[in-house]
Amino acid sequence: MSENQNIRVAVDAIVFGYQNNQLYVLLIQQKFGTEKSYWALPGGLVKNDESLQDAVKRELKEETNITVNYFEQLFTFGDDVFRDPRNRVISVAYFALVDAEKLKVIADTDAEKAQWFKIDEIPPLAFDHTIILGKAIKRLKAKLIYEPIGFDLLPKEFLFSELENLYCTILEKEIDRRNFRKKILSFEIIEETDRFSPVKSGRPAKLFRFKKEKYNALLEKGFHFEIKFA
Amino acid sequence: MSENQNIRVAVDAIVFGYQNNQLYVLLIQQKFGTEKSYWALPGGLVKNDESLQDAVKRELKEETNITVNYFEQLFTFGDDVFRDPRNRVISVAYFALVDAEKLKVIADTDAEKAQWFKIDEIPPLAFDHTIILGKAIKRLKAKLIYEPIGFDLLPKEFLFSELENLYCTILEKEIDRRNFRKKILSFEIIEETDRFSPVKSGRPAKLFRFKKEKYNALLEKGFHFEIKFA
DNA sequence: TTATATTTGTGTAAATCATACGCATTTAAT
DNA sequence: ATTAAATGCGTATGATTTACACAAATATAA
Repeated sequence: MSENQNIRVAVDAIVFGYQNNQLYVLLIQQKFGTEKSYWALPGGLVKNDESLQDAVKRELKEETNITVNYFEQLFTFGDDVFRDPRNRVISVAYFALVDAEKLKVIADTDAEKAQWFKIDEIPPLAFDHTIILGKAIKRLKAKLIYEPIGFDLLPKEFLFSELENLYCTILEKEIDRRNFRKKILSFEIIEETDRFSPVKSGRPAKLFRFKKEKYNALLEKGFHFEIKFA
Repeated sequence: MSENQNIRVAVDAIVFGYQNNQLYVLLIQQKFGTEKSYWALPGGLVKNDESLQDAVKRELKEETNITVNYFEQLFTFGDDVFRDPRNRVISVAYFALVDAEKLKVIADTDAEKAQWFKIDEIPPLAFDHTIILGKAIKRLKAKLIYEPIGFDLLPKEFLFSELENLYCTILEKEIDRRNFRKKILSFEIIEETDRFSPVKSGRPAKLFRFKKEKYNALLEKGFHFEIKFA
């Protein structure tokens, strides 16, 4: 009985990027099978001797040539027995973040195969990938308020206004700029650099850097990151 | 290449129960294989035409004859390729809660096969089940403070002191009884019944009931349950 | 070179929420 | 009747969050 189990194990990645007040998701064009011509999340079958994590990283490398800043397991989709019309396939979905740097690379070099899509311009997706993406967006929104993952979507050095806009954009909320800055600074997990950003107009802004070490140290002591909104 | 994937898919359940200021976990005795004589989480291989959820429910039914109050996917364990020494097996773990009612049933009827263990008296477990259990406990603690899942560990009608002790016990923290009561009541998601509990000594206490409907309605409006501690 | 537009950077008062803490009430047991 | 044990309620203090306005630094246009 256990010998004739016939279920495939796949991994899929939901990779978010952020640039110019826009959230993006990385998709690939399906090449074969019944879902051809649909766009899909990058992913594929796990190899026998490969960890789940390695599988996602490999697929991302193969299909999109990208490495990510942040990475965690999202959910395993396997309740719909026919989610893949060919075979029973369960998929372990991973949630990942990259910064704008990597966002450009793909768009320029490999546009046929992999492409970034604005989050509000997602085409119909293969399989149950629209549901998976929905769950990932929910996770992103939730996580943004209780873990400092926003920094993984930004360049190493960023403006306060960029951080602020990231929160506004992704959470679709208004923030009081002054209270936001005060709150973030109170955590003491970002530091000023001595550099300024090239701006189009207005007063030049300081560049900041996320102090990951400091954050990890605080975590040990029971620190809890949280951004609340009105 | 995809045709020779040889990975089994299993589900495991971490079922928590609570009684007399004690958190319990449901374990079964391994009967076969290399891990015989170890206790293990209830679970087993998924059938080809069965959803993951149905698989856990079936295994729970078969192995422990229990139905749960609360149920959610916890995590999928598949990074250790040799977590099961026999074959490559990935396991989708589910987190579940039952009330004291069900806790008694098993203990009385089927003690050889399935048994409740106090959380601080867990024997060595088969496979990587100690790790899985650890993750489940972490989830339980986290979830208790931002979702009203404590009620799923209590009888339908419960005393305030029981709720309070549940929080103290599981989170291993002191709570100010008066502030706790005030906070919970302010949510307006529990209601007094007209019944009192049989107590050993002291002033008789009102029985309360969790208003799940009300809670769901509030959720829609953006309500956020949260219990903070000093 | 002056005025204007644009964006950054800061401070304070009011309101809300969390915390700390004490005492009266109701029962059972002596 | 007194004591022990547990429930049920209220208030003052401190901490946090919210709301809100104006000065500073630059680029551009007049």
